[in-house]
Amino acid sequence: MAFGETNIPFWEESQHSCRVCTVTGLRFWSRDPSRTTSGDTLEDSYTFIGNPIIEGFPMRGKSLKDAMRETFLDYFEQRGHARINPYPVLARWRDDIHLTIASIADFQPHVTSGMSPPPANPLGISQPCIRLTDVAAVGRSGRHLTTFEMMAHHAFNRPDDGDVIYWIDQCVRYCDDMLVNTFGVAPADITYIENPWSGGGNAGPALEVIVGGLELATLVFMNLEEHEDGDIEIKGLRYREMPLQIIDTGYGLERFCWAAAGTPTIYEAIYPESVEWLKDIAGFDSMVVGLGLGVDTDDLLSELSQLAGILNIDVGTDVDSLYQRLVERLGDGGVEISIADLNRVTEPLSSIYAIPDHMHAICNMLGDGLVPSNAKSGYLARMMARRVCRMKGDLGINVSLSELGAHHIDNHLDIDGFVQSREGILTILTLEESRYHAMLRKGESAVRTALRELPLDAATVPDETLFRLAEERGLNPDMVVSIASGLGWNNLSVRVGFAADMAARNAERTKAAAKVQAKGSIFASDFPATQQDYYLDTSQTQFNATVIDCSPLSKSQIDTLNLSSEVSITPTHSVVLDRTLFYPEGGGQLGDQGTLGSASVADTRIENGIIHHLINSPVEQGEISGQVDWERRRQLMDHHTAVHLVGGSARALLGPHIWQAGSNKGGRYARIDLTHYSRLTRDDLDQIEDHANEIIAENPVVEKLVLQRVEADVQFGFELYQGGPPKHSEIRVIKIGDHDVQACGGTHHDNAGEVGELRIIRSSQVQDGVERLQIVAGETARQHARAQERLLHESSEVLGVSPEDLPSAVSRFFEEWKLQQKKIESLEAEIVKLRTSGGGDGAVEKDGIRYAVMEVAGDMKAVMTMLGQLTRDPENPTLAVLGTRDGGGKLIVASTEGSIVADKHNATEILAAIAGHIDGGGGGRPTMAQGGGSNPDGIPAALDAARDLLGL
RNA sequence: GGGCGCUUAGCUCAGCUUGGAAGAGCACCUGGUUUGCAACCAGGGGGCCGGGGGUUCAAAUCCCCCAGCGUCCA
Repeated sequence: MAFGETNIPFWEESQHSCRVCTVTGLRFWSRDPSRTTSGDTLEDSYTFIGNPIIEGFPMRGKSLKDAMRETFLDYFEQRGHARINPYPVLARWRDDIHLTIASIADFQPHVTSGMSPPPANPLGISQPCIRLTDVAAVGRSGRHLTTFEMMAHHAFNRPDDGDVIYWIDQCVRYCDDMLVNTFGVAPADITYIENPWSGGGNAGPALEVIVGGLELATLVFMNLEEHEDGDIEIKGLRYREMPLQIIDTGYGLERFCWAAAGTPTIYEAIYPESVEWLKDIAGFDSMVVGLGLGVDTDDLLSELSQLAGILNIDVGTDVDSLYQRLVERLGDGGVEISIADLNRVTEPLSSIYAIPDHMHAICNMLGDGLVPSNAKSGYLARMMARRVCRMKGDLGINVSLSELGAHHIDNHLDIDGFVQSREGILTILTLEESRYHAMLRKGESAVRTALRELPLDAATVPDETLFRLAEERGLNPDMVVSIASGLGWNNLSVRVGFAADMAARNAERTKAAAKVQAKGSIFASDFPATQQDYYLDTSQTQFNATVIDCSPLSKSQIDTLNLSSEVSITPTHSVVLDRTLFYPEGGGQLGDQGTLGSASVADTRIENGIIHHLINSPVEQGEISGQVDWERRRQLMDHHTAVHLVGGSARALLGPHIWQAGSNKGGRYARIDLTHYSRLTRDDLDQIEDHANEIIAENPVVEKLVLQRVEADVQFGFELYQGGPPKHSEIRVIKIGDHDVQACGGTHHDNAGEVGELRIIRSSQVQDGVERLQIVAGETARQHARAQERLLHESSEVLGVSPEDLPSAVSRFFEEWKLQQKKIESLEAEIVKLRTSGGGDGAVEKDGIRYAVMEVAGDMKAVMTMLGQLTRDPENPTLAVLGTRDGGGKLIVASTEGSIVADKHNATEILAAIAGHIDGGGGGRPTMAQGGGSNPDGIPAALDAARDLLGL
């Protein structure tokens, strides 16, 4: 049997026979003997439009989804599958993807790798997923969505241990039975296509379940892993059987809904209220009537959606030729329409369909506590919000993004299931819309600048200009043309095929940038993992241990270590012990310092469970005693516990979208980066600080729990992973009363009160949507206060005022200083006037030209002012040669532009001839040259040389 | 994670290609002319040209590093 074939008893029992699709060449199983195609080809159009193939679901929209989901989960619950609550759409537990793209993603990588057990086995779930890969097709194809729920039943088998829940045969029986007996699908309408799956290092046989031309589900039997010695080859890679064999199914909830509703598109089945509302406020129906098409709109739409499969619009698709084909096919179906008219119907319609889908994605992301940003996952939400803003602009509808959000939440979501509030989501949407308008405003001036050279009657914009505007400013070509027409370029249009070229250009760039370099290990050692005694009692500082290894550090290792500025001695050796009390850098907490035998420990690091003590002199093998610098450790613990307190306080006061985006705890200060949608004021910081200090005063116990991952997830949820995705099956949880709980490997006090006091000393924005707070706690808080007082004291002493009067005194002095600067400048200008007006000491009149050769006291600015006075008056043609001893000596030669002097003398030549006297050079234009040197005392000689040259 | 661009007056932005006197519009102040919806005329104040290094006689301008902002792609 070839890989990917599924020869199971069920096929024969249920009268399925295997054939090969005449279009795709794939093997498929069907009960219908007359079937020649697999059902999922360009020749198979949808059979359920207006003719539902799933029975018993007369409702639409959210209640349809709720009923469909419940039916599915109930079916599997009754067959021994535990019902699991859905995970967030933001994959916080993973660092390889931002969004949850499939139900199996909930269990990757910890369960699928075998590290952790699944939360239940077998299990059923309906997981909201977001995939942005086909975002361009949403609204156009009639079936694409960015946001969908993947209903699934999963089973995790360990055949080697005799632990098998079920495999291919039983899986297909469940699927078939449910479709036929629960959803009422006609048995002959179902086909199962064999299409093996591989990706992400795993592979296995798979069946696509097609009903009525629609792929309703995929059943994947993941039993292979990539391995160089594997005996199965798929797409050039070798695989072998793996100990964990996984039933990975995916049933498209929305597709079930569509098949049950039989509406022209999937959007009308799941978002009918939104589609109707948007059509209404956009005046869609009257617009279509106004076109006078002579065809019934519903006929057109239903015909369109059945053909929409050929509208597989991807980035860079040649849309024009697609439309040509579509119009031909519509003609075959008896609907005559021109391409232009078809466009005028489908363009607004695709926006009306896409908006509710996009809002669903946005509300789900924001609901999970995401803050939009210009980078990472926050950007995904921003991009979606901008697409909606653009589409609603194109539709010309007069509702805000926040109103769209409110409508969507009220019609399509259970807001109680989210961490973020309805109000919070709407606030963020309002902010995002204003940012979108800011981008457009900036875009307008960008377009004006970019097109400045282009004649107003030009017909096309140069490709390069369009590329740049799209990549740098986010203005797609259509937007550029529309902005330009508002600025006076009325004949512009986008060249045919430009979109495809832009996509190709992007693909090329992505490909070119694809080379990734894995972060290699620094120590690359192979010792047993070090016993981490610092967790047992965080106040212990003295211990004995056995030296396992002491190796010198190479220069490249030290460079790669990227030592903190708090490391004051340069390490020369790395020591590995069997056990240690030294905490290695991790979770943002810097490594411990102290002594090992006679050597000083500069820093402590961990790699693959092996702790490396970086010391400044070699130590002998054998027994050794270690001493952790307690002052520093205590300070690190003050800071670390304080960071948790501040994070918890910020979340309590500002909302659930506050998420730790990074943190750092050193001996001098600590900092925490928090996601938030606007800047924090000093008032916000004071409130957070007060809140945190109140917790310290209450002195709750800091619990340190070690839990199995599944247990921790259930007990505390995903807020645990503030510090990043967990790497182990056992999780250390730090819980400060009811105030804050998170997975953390750092050292903490046993009671919050031991922190003493904390202060938030400043905040700064490190990225859009991310605010960094600097914190001092315990001893550093006291030191900070003392340092502040000293600054105030010293400053006020200089001015001879009391610290209370410092602000007013400083501003008074500053104002006076500025006034005096002005006065000096104007007096200097006055001097210049006096020296130049009457001919001055250096001015000579000759042949109708005034020659002013003189040394000037003052800086460049004063000299320039003087120069202006001398040469700017066309009535008084002047050649000025000015020198100053300022800054190593400067010389300027200039003549009155447009006068006889300019014809007679070349400033550059004069300058070049005299600059040698100050050991310098220079240059400029024929009417204005300047230079400098390193011999200020040569100025008089240089000026004399100029007089000689000019014959004065 | 990667690419590209941007950072100049209170605001919106030119200037950078090719180094050589810091600019415009709006806002602000003074005077005049006016008092009808973005009034007009004349004059004026206001700049660490994001930060740090380098090249150069000379850097807003060229090179390197950092930060922030923006945008696109994963």
